[in-house]
Amino acid sequence: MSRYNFRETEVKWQALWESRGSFVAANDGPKPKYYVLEMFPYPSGRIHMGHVRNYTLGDVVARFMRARGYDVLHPMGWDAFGMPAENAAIENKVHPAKWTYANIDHMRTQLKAMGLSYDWSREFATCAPEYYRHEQKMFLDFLGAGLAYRKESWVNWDPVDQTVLANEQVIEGRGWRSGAPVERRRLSQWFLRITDFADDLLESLPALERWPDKVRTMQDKWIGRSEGARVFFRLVDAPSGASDAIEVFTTRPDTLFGASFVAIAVDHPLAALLASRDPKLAAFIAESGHLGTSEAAIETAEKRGYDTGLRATHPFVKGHVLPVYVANFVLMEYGSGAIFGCPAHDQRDLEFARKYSLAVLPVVRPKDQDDFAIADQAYEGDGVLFNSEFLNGLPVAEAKRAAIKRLEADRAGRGDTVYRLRDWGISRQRYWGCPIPVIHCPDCGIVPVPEKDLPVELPEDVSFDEPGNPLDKHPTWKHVACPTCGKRALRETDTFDTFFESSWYFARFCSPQAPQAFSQKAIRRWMPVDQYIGGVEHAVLHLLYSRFFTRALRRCGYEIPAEPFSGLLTQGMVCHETYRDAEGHWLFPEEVTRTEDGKAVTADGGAPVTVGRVEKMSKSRKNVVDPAAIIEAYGADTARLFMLSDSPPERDLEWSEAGVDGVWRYINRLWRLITETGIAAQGAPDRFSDADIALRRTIHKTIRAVTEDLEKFRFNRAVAHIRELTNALSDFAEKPHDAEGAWVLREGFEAIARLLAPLAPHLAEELWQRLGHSAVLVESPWPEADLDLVVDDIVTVAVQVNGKLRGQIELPRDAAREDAEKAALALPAVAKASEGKPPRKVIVVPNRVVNVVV
RNA sequence: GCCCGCUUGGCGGAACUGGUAGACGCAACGGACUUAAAAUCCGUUUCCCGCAAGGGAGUGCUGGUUCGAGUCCAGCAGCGGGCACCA
Repeated sequence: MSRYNFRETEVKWQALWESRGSFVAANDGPKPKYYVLEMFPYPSGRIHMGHVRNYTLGDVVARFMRARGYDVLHPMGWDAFGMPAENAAIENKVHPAKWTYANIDHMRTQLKAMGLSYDWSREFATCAPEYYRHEQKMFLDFLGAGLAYRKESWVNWDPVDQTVLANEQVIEGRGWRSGAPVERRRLSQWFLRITDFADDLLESLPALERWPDKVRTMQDKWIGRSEGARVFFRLVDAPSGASDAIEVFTTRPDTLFGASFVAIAVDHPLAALLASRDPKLAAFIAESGHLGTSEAAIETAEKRGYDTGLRATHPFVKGHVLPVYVANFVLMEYGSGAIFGCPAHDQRDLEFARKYSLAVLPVVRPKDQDDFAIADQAYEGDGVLFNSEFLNGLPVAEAKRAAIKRLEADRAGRGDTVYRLRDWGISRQRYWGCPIPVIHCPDCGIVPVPEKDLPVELPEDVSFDEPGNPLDKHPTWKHVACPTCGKRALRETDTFDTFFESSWYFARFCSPQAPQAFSQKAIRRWMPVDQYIGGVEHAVLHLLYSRFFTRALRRCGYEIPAEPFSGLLTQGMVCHETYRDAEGHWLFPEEVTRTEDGKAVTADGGAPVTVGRVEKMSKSRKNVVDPAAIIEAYGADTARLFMLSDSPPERDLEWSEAGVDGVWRYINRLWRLITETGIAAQGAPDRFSDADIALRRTIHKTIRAVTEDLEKFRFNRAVAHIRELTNALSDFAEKPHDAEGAWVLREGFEAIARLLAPLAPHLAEELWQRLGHSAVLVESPWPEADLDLVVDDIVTVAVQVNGKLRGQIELPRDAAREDAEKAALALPAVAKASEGKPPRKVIVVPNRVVNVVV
């Protein structure tokens, strides 16, 4: 029995595609363009199953669109800066660049073995000076436009590794690598003014129609716009050195008459000032500072306040003064770091008021409810104002407007909008990143590196022997002359956050060799990305940064669309069962085997194994399967087809050995069917038997169905449809058939090869060639379904009595209602189910159903 | 706590805009071939009653709309995700 030889076949076609330049994107030409992009990988060393899934999905789209007549841009590159390279340098004494480029070489080989249709001539790595020089220029442009600035701020500081960590790199309060508790430190850092674009980023979201709602909602929430008012509470006896009023942000200016206290954050400037004269307050602040920032700590933290003794005057009520507290639940980072408390209409304020015996005055009551009082639940809903002088009788929304109007008239406040979004801190105390191109001069201050001196390249001779930033410890690199005055000055030794590189790489792919960041012609030709594919974990980070970056670049005069990605597909994770031995240590799947009765045991000793949940493949849980081993054992097409088969792309996929075996068996079944059914090419027959026509209908219906499935990224259904057709062809081939039948069979085989081309491209090419074609399938157009064959002449119509299925009838397509009704009523099953009662009504849905109502 | 999504056989999943639920596959079981095994092929497989013909129930739960509901509406439960002392 012959077997499909994927080893020879896959390399053969890969070599042929490459030699023909089949995937090189045409920068001009009459065809419409289509830019499909998968999130490029960090070169960690080897590709993992998540990559295989991601790149398979993208490749199907690329190959399908190419067959449908588009000029497709489908590039691949490397997100090559990042901490793992430095960690490798520390652990293995290998230079980050060497480690990174070796990984790239290995991963490129792995990707090529998958038969992915990339235009490799556009490949680049972001750690190359030819790449990062352009983002240094962009940074200088941002600086010039006021979009980049330096400020002191709180950061996560790892005291062992001596570096700032990103929020994602802090796990349960500890550095992900060192395990040391992370400290908060105030450091001077570079920021990008993403908040400048908060409104645009938010308001453009609804127009991203081909983005998942989930991602748009996440960005919406992340930006977190709140509309309300700033209110000034004047201090009765402002201490010297303090401003004479506390500025408060509120979304409920309508409830101002219910205010009973003002609270400021522990790190509010006024709190610091007061603490310098009040040791008890200082102690309170110090104690509050020790509260963790973890979720659990916040959840259980008691809401506590310290009465400063200061009093603030109510903006509307003359002579009414409110106590000023320092409170541990007020955030300095949000709004103005101060609130007013309205206990009747805010649950947290209510709890605070009860604790410190403050007044609870309701000012909003539900409509038509006169006897309204607050017990232990604040009323946060809509209603009508009372106890509120000029606001009395107004509904909440109107009262808000009226309150703001009065505040503005009295110069006691103004309408305002605040955002949850913070400016993007981009400084990292790391070596393996893009140097920030500025120089600190003792006389001139911060001086941008002149453009002619770009790129600022990383020095190669660095030591990782001691912790800290190797750039800062380098003997000479940072010592330079000030470009302005020529005096001794210091280079910035921080590097960019690696999200900087990935915020514009999609644009660089359009013209990767351009002397400037990108050529306008290439941008006009290819941008925006028509279909972007990647993991949902970037829903906010990378996808928001990129949307910001294009906008910032436009403000600096670059020509690029504001929205970089017009379509987005977020793929699910690749998961696997987890295993532990008796001691609770994780085991790799290959260390586990099943006994005959299905029990999991260790492969070497037969010791019992606990099978855990199906979880995302991760090294720490060892529930990983190496794609290289799968491709070696089954070939790329099997791996690809498995990735596409069972689960829809956006859902999680459980990797199973049995499923892979199933795909491999299918490939061989198909291989034998087509190569062992001897059918020579011949002219089309004039007439067909009924069986022939039935098969032809199946063939053309499949072509149409698969086309629709691929258009809508329903790859699992496309595979199912192709397998159904395979089964139909197999059944037909087993029965005796004449020359006409052989012709139809051949038509079916060709359809399978062509439909399979985007999914399992090597197998498809080989089958196509075996069917006698010399043209390369990858350069052939997509098959068209014969519409006459897609529509049935005879349809099966369901017959129901009172909505219950009682039988079926065969009718000519689009038969008259009366005929359908007559045929349905003639069924014995209908008479039986009606129990002799005459029909009260008959509903006929043409070509679908007849429902007899009795 | 708030917001969003999901819930269909033993499992992954199909089911067009409300119209024959369970396509396709995995697993399991039975059989053929074989000295045997692997591979391959054929068959069964939502559950219940029945030898069968056939009948009944069934898409998380409770109701509703409709000739007809997996699909629409209301309420509830469970699971997953996002955000979280956000004023």
